[in-house]
Parts: sequence; structure tokens; C-alpha cells
Amino acid sequence: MNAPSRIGEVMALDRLVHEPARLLILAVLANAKEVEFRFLEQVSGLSKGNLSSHMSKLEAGGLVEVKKSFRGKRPLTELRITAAGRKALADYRQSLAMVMRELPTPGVVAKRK
Amino acid sequence: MNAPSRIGEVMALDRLVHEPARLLILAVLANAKEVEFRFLEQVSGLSKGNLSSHMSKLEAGGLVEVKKSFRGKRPLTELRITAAGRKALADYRQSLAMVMRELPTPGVVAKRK
DNA sequence: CACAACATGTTTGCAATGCAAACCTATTTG
DNA sequence: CAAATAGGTTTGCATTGCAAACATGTTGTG
Repeated sequence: MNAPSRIGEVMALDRLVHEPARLLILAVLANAKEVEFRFLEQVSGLSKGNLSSHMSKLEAGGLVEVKKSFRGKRPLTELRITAAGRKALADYRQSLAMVMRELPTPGVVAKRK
Repeated sequence: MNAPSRIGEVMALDRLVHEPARLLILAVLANAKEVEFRFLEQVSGLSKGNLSSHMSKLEAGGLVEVKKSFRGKRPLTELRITAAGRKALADYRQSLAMVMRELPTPGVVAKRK
């Protein structure tokens, strides 16, 4: 119950996942078999450059796989989440849940004494 | 269809609060009337320098108030969360809750068939 | 055909950030 | 007195997130 006892959880958050842009990407990927670069660009509102670099980081970290091909004559980049990616996301979610418990509930303020 | 509709929440996270070290600080402050620098240093495991700069950022953002005084002959720095700080934390918590809903539940993977 | 405009990403350049080493001022201890 | 300790702040640096510029091909237009 005591905040300090679990306070360390916050610092253990996986920074690769914690970054909002990447968290968004992972969340989308986790809900679809395979997602196109263009789609991600649109739903995220990220610039191409920014998206591209986050993508590379996720790939470098092994959380995501990138498949390059052609649709017709145009380049096509598709992303898929890996098993490690799912695990990282699940772990992150778990940590978040703990963190949420540490955060004061709206109303805890009134717990004066 | 709900994932893409609420997906923007992730990008709206307040970066000032989102940073783990600062989130930790805020969480601690929210549960105590006033907290000493040294105490924060110990429970967080942050270096003095790091803590000092996060502190300054929170102060600059108006989420925290810093009171400097002396205890005996030694300098003493105390922090208190402001109303704005509580609000920022509450809003952040709210956003987090939404994000959590977007994240795949452990077990969603097995939803085949 | 020439060449402009578009499509799809990647690389580059830069400002902002997190981090701890080094520093500063004052006090206490050997 | 010198050295160690206390309590923080400033500095220097490596990393990052971000979009502008670039690269490479394709389609449209006169």
C-alpha cells in the first residue's frame, strides 16, 4: 500500500515502449496482422521521417519486423509485431497498471488526517 | 473499430508528466504535504544533479513549488505539489487509463477462431 | 519526348532532453 | 587547519524526437 514500497516500478518502464509514438505504433500493430507504412502515417499523424526512425528503432529492438516489397510498381513497407514485441507490450502494460495504482486517485486528496 | 478512433490519446500525453523520473516525483508529492530533496533523492535513486534538473522543470511548468530554507545551519529544499500539478497528474492518469484500454489485453492473442 | 508532379520512404541537421561528473558553498570532524 | 561531509546547482555530453531535405522511382501533361 505504501507508495515508496512500489515506487521503483515507475523507473523500470521500458523506454523503447514508453515513447508515445512507439507505443501507438505497437498498439496498432498488436491489433492487426500486418500494417502498412502509409496507414500508420495517417492514423498517427507522425511525419514520414519521424515514423521511419521510430520504426527503425522498434526493428533494432526486435519488437517489430519490417517487410519490404512492391505493390504494382510502388515500394510497399509493411510492419508486423514480433513475439518479443508482444511481450514487451504486455510487460509495459503490467508496469503501467502498477504505476496507475501508485498515482493518487482523484479523491485521495481528501484523505486528510 | 475503437482502436483507431481513440488512438490519438496516446499522442496527447503530457510530456512533462510522462517522463518517468518526474512522474515518480509527482506521485510522491501527491501523497505528502511536503517532501524534502534528500528524501526524493533516496526513494527515487536519481542522482542529485538529475533530480535537481527535473525539479526545476516541474517548477518552471508550475506543477511544483520549491521552498528553500535552513534546517539548523544546513540548506533545506522542500517541494510541494501545486493545484496545477494535481490537475496535470489527474489528467495524465485519465489519459493513461484510455491508453490502457487501447493496449491489447494479455490473452487477446488467443482470440483466434 | 521532356519534364513536372506525385508516391514512398530514408537520411540529415538541429534543438531539446536526460544523465552524472564536476563544481560550489558551507559545515563538521580529525 | 586540512579533510571530509552535506546539500544542491551547473556543465558537458551522448541520445533523442522531429521535420526538412533528399533519394528513387512512377505517373501525368503539353
